[in-house]
Amino acid sequence: MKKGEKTRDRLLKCAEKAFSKKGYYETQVSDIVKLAHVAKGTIYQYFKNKEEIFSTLLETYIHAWEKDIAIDMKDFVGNKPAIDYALEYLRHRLLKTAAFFSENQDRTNIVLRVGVGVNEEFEPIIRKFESKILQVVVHDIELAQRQGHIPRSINVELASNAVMGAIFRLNYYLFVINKKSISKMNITALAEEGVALVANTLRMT
Amino acid sequence: MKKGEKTRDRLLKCAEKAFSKKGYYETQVSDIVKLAHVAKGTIYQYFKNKEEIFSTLLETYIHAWEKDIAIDMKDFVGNKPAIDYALEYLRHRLLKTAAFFSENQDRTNIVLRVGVGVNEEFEPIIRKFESKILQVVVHDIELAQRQGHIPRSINVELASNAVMGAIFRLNYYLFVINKKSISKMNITALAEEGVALVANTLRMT
Amino acid sequence: MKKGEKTRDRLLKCAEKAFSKKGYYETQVSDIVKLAHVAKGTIYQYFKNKEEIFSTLLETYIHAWEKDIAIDMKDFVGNKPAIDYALEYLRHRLLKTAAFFSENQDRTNIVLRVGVGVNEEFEPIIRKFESKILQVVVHDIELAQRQGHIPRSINVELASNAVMGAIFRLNYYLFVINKKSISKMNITALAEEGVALVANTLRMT
Amino acid sequence: MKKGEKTRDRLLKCAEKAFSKKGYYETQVSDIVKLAHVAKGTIYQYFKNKEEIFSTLLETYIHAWEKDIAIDMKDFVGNKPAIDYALEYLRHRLLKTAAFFSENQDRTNIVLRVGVGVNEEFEPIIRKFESKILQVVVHDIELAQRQGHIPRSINVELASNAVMGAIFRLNYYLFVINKKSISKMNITALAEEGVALVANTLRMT
DNA sequence: CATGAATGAGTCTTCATTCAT
DNA sequence: CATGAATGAAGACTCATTCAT
Repeated sequence: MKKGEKTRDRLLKCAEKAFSKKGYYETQVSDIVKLAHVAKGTIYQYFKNKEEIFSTLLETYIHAWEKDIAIDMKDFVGNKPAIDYALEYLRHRLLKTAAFFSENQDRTNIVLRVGVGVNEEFEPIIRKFESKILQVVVHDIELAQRQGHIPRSINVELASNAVMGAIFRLNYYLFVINKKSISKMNITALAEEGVALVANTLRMT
Repeated sequence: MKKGEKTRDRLLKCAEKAFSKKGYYETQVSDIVKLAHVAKGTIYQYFKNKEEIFSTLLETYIHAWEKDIAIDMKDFVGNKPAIDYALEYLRHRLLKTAAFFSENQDRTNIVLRVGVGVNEEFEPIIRKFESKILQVVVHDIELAQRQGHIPRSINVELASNAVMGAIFRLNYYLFVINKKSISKMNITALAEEGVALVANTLRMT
Repeated sequence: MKKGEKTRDRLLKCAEKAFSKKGYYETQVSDIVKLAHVAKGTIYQYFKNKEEIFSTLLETYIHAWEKDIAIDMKDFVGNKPAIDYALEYLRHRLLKTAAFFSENQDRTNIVLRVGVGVNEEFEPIIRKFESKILQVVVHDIELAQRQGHIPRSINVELASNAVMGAIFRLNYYLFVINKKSISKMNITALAEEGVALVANTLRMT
Repeated sequence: MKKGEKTRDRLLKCAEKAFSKKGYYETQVSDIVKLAHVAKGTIYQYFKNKEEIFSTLLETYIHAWEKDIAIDMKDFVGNKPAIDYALEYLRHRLLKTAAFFSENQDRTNIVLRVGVGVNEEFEPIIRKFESKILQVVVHDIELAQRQGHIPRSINVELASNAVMGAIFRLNYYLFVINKKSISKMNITALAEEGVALVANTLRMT
């Protein structure tokens, strides 16, 4: 890793910390450079402006989340009954999402809180994040409906939003409001509770 | 209504519009006064500073919501089976909340979006709003548990957050993202769908 | 005394208090009207603007001082030796000046402190006050020189300024810095000390 | 001297000029930066705010004056009669003070005029300056009393204030009101007159 | 005469960004 | 690559003054 790349990385880490603590608007570029122990000018060697620092973070998060929750089909082969696969599928998604949000509190705070209140200039990217997540939920629900695990009577549009809202709020509540760091085991237990709630909501059978 | 009071009201109306459109930080005091057709100084006759304008709005919202969703017990007497009351109770809450959020798009946007991203100085009041809502949900779930309509096995802490997240997201999706104004009839229908989802989530019987 | 005149007087009294406490620039017109329990607009019925309130006060002070220190020749007839008259003359001036400054602390503070730091717009009137006082001192010294009580070798220009500086500082020290209110008897004693100091300075014989 | 330091110095010089001309309150930050040919923001790199610019100046003045009037004992050895030393001592103080005030008219104006009329926020520092000067005078008088050059009957508290008032007023009169710049020789002559006046006042023998 | 709501020019201060070193 | 002094547009807020009631 070259020196420049290291500096850029440190700047992003510090920006994450700063944005998480004070939000986008109340974070000053000087806060970030102070945390990173570099001079004011340096940050502009790596980012066009403050906005780009923030959107770079958001992009990073999308990619990280996508990678984290991706389904590796190898994990789902065998001869269990289909409903079990559907549930495990859901379990996998929620567990990975919980892991994602519990892993880095600052990131969670930015995604679930700071990002929400930011103005239109970030809309596209925020919206992109949201709609990616929503797509995953919609896709999963429709798949389960085709396989008969979720009744056709469920309104996908509303249900997917409800599920997404529930998941986000749960993660936000657990990892931002209750700042207690939660052990890995507990996360599994919590995710299981989440699975139950979502399964209820969608009347999975 | 005195002249001064009228001006103050107009300023709050215009502040609502402005904050909704551009968020707290990107809204300038001059945007508000321009909308209200008053001079810069006028706004400072009624509010100490920009912050107070915003928090006044938030306070107003809390009161309005509390008033709107309050249960009038007269509406719930009769000799229907108990579960029907529990469901009607829930229906009432969701309908009123949906009405609240559909009634005023700017207000909804501020509560569900702008308010979330604002820095710590507003934390107390935002948190107050959130916890009021959460309390109502928790209270309702516990009541239903005591009456046997919701299984004791439901974890109230998690379930209440899940329900709240689902409700907020649904309202946000319907009334802010999909800006279509929705007829009163439709709101009733939508609320009914919401009732079904929440009832599922909580395994109401 | 008509109602209007009473209001005007009250405004001046309150302005005096306010200017004394916070100086000219940091006193706001609203401070004065609040003290006087009248509405903002009322003060502009009596004074063109803030500046005029202040200069009105200063003018009042000049007149009051002039009246107070005036020599009534009747008090100085008799057949004492000439030097005694010269000293009594001086004593009279200092006593009256001390009485003037001790009588009203706010006024003293304005004359000796607030007025000094005020910008050019008040220069003329401040200068007028100073030069009136200086003239009196110069006049008295020259008179005493002609009568042989003060040596011709004393440089009037310098000596008069020195005496005026000494007197002002003494009064400022006694009545503004040491805010103890001083009894009438003590004022006489203090004035006597002042007389001695000034007599020394001017080598009166 | 680094670039930054040079800028800071230039800003202080220009602030001195501006404050002297228009007083503290009527001087705008923009006046200072215009004089210094820097942008608005630059001044805030060196000073927290307008107030700090002014108090920095005052602090500077105290130090400069202290340094200037300090007695170097080497200058006072020899076998002259004691009274001569006492007088030379006094002469030294007055000469240095006169030199201090004549050296820089803006500074003099700020100390003797602008500073006096400024509000409480500067009180401590103004008072500090005054009391330092007063202490020197008191100290010198008491020393001379112990050595028998000034009668014990002189009231030190009053006399020191009188002397200080006289000295300040003389300097103010000579260097601020009479703006004529005065040659070095003349300053010595003037100081000599001041010495005589003060010696009279204190009845030095 | 008295009121107090409204005015808006004027000031301080902030902060993202640039650029010469 | 790194620095940090300099920039200046922009924004919040103040306050003397006016004027319709």
